[in-house]
Amino acid sequence: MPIERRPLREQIREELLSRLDRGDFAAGTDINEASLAAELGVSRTPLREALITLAGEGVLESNQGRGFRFAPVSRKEFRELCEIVAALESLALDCSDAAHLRGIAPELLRLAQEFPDRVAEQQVIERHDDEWHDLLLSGCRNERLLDLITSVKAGMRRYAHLLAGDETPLEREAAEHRRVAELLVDGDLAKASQALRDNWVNGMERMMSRIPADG
Amino acid sequence: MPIERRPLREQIREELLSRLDRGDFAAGTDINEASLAAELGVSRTPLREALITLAGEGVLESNQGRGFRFAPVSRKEFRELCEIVAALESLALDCSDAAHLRGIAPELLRLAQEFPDRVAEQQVIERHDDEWHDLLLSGCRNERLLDLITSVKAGMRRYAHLLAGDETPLEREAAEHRRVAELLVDGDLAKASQALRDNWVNGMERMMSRIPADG
DNA sequence: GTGTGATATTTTGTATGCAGAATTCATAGT
DNA sequence: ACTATGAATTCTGCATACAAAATATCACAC
Repeated sequence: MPIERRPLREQIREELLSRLDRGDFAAGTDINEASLAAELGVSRTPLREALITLAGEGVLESNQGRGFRFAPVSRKEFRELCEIVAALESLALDCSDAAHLRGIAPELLRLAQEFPDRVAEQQVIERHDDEWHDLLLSGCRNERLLDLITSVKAGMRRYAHLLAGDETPLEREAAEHRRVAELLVDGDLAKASQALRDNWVNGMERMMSRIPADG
Repeated sequence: MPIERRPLREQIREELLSRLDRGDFAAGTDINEASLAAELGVSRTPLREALITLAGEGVLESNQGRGFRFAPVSRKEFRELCEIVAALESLALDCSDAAHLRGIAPELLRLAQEFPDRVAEQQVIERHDDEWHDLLLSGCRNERLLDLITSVKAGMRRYAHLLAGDETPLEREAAEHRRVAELLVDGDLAKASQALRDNWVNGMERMMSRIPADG
């Protein structure tokens, strides 16, 4: 088996993102490079490289002389991010191979149907949701677009843990996923694309009340 | 006057991008960190930070142990980037304040009309084009989207110098800008948005022949 | 008690140092 | 001549060191 050989900065980035998913970091808090580097068991250099990458993705902010901090959350920004991802995923669907979409449509439907059945912890649900979207876009031939979507979604991870606790939205999320899948089974790409956009817009509305009001 | 105080990595990033516009770097060539740092008069640390940022924007590629290199150009990638920017700018227009758009429409028209008059060097033309698009999107209330557009366009700068030499495309570009501006003067946002998308698609087609065929 | 200014401490931003991987070059064998 | 092998070199990736900026501490005047 090929042993793992990739830059520390990437591993650090992923570790920080997964901690963000777990809600370990409060939005708006400063990062102390020395202590975080010590905690991760690495030096400040690759840590700073990871922080710079995350800042480029909008997860962090940087101020001259003041270092990095987790970007504060706001309803305005969340709305903006949802609008962007809705447009990008919709475009990705339009760029996808129609035959491939028909092929995966049943699997998408199956995944959407078993969605709310499992009473699982938050992180499992989120992973499930991500997998559904990943599979949906797996036929997109625009590689740059897929990278961009991944990057923008990283910026949304700050909002993930705010969803914890309430199950109601998930049922509607699953219903919307079913709707998209059914349209793909029918081969109606245009309507599926529209349903996907609606899914993001509705998901955004559902989240709004959970985000602290903008300052 | 406020003296300039911002991280070296940002200044380095901009310097590298402007050199890229001038065609100083051939696509696909490796970067030697030590010599480039010496040439810029900085150490490798902030240079590497800039390189990592640029890699995140798709300007550079990085391979473990092999450092950074300018990402090779390809028709496929250029098409992908144009599709993305077309969707993003179109979305930005949809997010814009209608009143503001009506306000700037005459200025956009004026700029588009004087476009091909000046027989100027390539870089002036490009700046002019960028300014037009910037003004067009100046009323967009989605700040994250504007940042994202800037970032994606940075990734397109590798293709800028390929445009040099031929003036024919510019006339058509100007005509399409006029079309967008006229539709905005009329207040027909939907059609303007569509015309903007068409502008990117057509611009893409015009560039295609100038990009080496994909390997 | 509050504000102000000098000083000490912390923390970032940048430079330098070092180990190991990748590449190059030379040499030997066929 | 061509390939293979190994030493020498170059370069990256990461760690450490240092200087300057920012922040905290404290004394003191009001």
